[in-house]
Amino acid sequence: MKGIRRLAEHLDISIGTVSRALNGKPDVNEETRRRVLEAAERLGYVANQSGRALRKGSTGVIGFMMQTGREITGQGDIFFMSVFDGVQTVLARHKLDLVALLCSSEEDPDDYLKRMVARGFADGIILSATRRHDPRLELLARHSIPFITLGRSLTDVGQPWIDLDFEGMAEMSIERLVRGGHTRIGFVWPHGDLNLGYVFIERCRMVLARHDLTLAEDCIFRTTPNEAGGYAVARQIRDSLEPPSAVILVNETLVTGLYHGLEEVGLRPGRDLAIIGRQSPQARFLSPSLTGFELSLRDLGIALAESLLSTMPAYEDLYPQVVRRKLWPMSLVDGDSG
Amino acid sequence: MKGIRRLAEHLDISIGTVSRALNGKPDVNEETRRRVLEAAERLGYVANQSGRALRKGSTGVIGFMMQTGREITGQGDIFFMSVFDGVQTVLARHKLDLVALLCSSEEDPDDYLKRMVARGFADGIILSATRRHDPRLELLARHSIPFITLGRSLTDVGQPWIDLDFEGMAEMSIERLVRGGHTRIGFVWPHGDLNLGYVFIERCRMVLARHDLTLAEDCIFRTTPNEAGGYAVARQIRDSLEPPSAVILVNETLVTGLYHGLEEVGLRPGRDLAIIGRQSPQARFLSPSLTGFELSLRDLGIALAESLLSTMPAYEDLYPQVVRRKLWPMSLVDGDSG
DNA sequence: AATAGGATCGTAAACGTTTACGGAAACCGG
DNA sequence: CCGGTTTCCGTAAACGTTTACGATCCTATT
Repeated sequence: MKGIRRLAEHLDISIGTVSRALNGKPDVNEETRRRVLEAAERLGYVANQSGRALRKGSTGVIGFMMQTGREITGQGDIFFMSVFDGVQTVLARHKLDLVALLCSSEEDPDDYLKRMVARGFADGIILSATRRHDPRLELLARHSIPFITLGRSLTDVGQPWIDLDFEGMAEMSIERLVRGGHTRIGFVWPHGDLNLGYVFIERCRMVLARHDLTLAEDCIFRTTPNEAGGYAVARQIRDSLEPPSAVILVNETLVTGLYHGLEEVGLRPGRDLAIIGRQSPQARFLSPSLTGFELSLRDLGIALAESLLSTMPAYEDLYPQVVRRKLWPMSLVDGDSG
Repeated sequence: MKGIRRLAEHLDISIGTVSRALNGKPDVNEETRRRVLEAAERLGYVANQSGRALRKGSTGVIGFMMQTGREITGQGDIFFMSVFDGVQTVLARHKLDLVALLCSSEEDPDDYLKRMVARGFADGIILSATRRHDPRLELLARHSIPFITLGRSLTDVGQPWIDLDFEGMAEMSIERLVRGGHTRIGFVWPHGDLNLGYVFIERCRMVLARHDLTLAEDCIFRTTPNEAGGYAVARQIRDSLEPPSAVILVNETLVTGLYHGLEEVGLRPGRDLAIIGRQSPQARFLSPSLTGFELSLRDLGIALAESLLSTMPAYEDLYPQVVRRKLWPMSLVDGDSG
């Protein structure tokens, strides 16, 4: 005898009552509920996931889909770890668990998600690394699975999203650089089809136009969003016929590589090349110190979770006032690099 | 009508046959199997996770337990991402999926795992961040759930493990430093109860003793395993009455902070203080270049997965020759820091 | 032609839980 | 003392699979 039956037998109570007691249903005597809870605790009983999910149609888990191998996302462990922590503080209030759905770099993300959805793995899903056109959104909408994206996409199915305020970043960076006398500004754009690159560069073009400046095509440096990619950019800048006097990094992962590369080619950040990027635990210890945008990852996680819950029928009344779509603010921290 | 019933109805075949066809069972005509497979593909049918798990008693997922919030694990950046990728290449061969079981920093890891186990979430589990005494191992053994640990523990229930060769690291580092004339060597030991710190320091003591040296207590710098922790160590060293002439970092996450801190207090790595640490994508771009140990994280992941599968009844015959316990080799890459 | 045996498929039970439904007891006001 | 309400609990069906078992048909052998 296993599971709830064992518990029921042990208490000499029907399994129905045990289940009701554990799930906080009203139709049960407070005394027996106490007994059940106590016995469950003592015997270490936890309802079997599969049985419960099969019957209820919900699993009690929220999935955070991410791709392993960072060439793609441009984010490392720490980024997600901090976001996770925020998400979990919210989910814990509702006895929901967060698991990371790990899509191998060898598998197509769309196929992967399709499989997870069909399996009925999670009640709600958080998508990261949204691409410019992202079929995953349509898939989830078709199956009417509650989800939120960390990042925008041209594919819009009315889902909530939270995205870093790249527009604001573009505005502030360029205004600052133009004020500083820069007229030829470079941009580091990660390889791949992530939407954030487009959003960022588009707004940059707008802001430059306001100052009668244009964005030179050969000042757009496409590279892999990691240290090696930043390193490569330094070479590209050196070899450039008309090198930019400033460069903006939309990613946070490649600044250390860029610094090192620049040192090798004899360019000093802040003196020979202005740099504006994103703050991160690693960037804190660069020298010269980085001028870059910072944000609270943990709060971002909290907002993600609350927004997701507000779209789930079972919780939506608990989070009525939540803004469903939000540009997450970043603040510029002055440094010596630009 | 949903799920397998819909598929069966659509094909005018019983659900039993459909299931057998999909699962590769022998008792099915090749022609009908082809039809079933084709229809399943076309309709996008994937067996429901809960139903299948409930019946089979196995879920087809492997869980990688990790704690969110990096203060604890001391791994940064892409450590886990890379390991995951290796694990997945092996699991994919057996149609197993990898998910990360994310234990919030606010929850006790033992309780968390207990919950996941009772729920029957995963067929096999990979534990990371093993503590010196780790009740999780006993828990999994008690429930006879196949698992492997990334890291050792004094708690030994006969499970397989793979751990970085910290003994080798201790041997090589210290021999090298002693040969270089260092007699007062410092160690950075991350806070917490992770076993690796003990293993490392123990072996260090042994090696030093061979050279008639001792490890001074005030040369053990305990700190948080992140950039800020490394930064703090620099101050500690400066304020030390008898500062070490060399320092070894068992973690990879704090070297950038240490470098920066040293610069601020006017100590140059390699000249004023020898440093031996661990290589990482960030460390690649330090200056002076880091002398440190590197390893293949992806291969480590592959080994983890194979070793885990070798302990799972359903797969053990496929991986008969796998070594169940292994010290993962690291190789020393010369740099200018020590 | 009868029978054995293999190939193929349908039927139904089982996995562990939740929950709609109904029944028994207790209680209450008249 | 009785009808009606409330409180509490047991029964059984349902969720979507997998699989043991048995039924049917066909082939081959005697």
